[in-house]
Amino acid sequence: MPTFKIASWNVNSLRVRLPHLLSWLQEVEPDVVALQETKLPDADFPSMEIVNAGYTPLFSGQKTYNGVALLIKQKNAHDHENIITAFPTLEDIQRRVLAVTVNGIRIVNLYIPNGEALLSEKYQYKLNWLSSLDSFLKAERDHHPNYIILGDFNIAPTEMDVHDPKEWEGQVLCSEPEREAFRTMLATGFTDCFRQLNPQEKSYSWWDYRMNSFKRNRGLRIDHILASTSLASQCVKCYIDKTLRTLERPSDHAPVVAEFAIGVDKNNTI
DNA sequence: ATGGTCGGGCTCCGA
Repeated sequence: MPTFKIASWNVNSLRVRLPHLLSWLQEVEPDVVALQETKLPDADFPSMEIVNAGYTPLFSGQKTYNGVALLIKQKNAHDHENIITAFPTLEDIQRRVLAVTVNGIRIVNLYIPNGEALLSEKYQYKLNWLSSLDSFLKAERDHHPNYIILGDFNIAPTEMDVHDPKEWEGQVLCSEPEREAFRTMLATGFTDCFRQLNPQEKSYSWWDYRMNSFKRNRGLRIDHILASTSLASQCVKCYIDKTLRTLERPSDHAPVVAEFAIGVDKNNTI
């Protein structure tokens, strides 16, 4: 039975993290990787290094902020189509969305806005953005039975995803409207792969650079891989790779990896 | 104790 391995990582500058990424690709060999916060314009994307590592890159970037990319292992890359870099219902100069269909699996890479604080304008932007995402997913879902949404959601879905729920109660990343938006995604027909396979595990994907947060494991689980219900039932493994957070000059996020055992079905092979 | 540390790119913004 063929397996399909997909990963999501907020690199917080692809320029700085490229050496980490290249050695990690060689070690883990995912079929598809979703990157967020590449922080570089498309003209500066390190395409040659990615191609030499065995991947075909797709990217939607901008100077300084945001930026998303998808790396597709070359053996799968011949069959990709229907690339989208924005929601039809949202005018937005920020590069936060990149969707593509690879061998019949719809893959949507998201860098959901951070929101800064509940009283900030950026929080309203986040909620509005989440509303456009909801419309997009509802419009697409029925056309793609095999569907994966992954990325930096900037939402810790439940108390189990927070090192200190009291300290974070009502704060941005943990507020009720954000969690409501996350539950709406699940209700639209998606499953949180990590939580499905590790129902009790307190693991995090992000630790603030400040205050020795990683050493003290003061983290949040805000990076996610969601799969459509039928696909999620074929998910055999999902984990957060904390080793990258221990390297010199790490990203503040660790990658999330999911593995699927795809049934032998001619309409559903990879 | 209301801080702190990164990255980008320019003396401050965003996370």
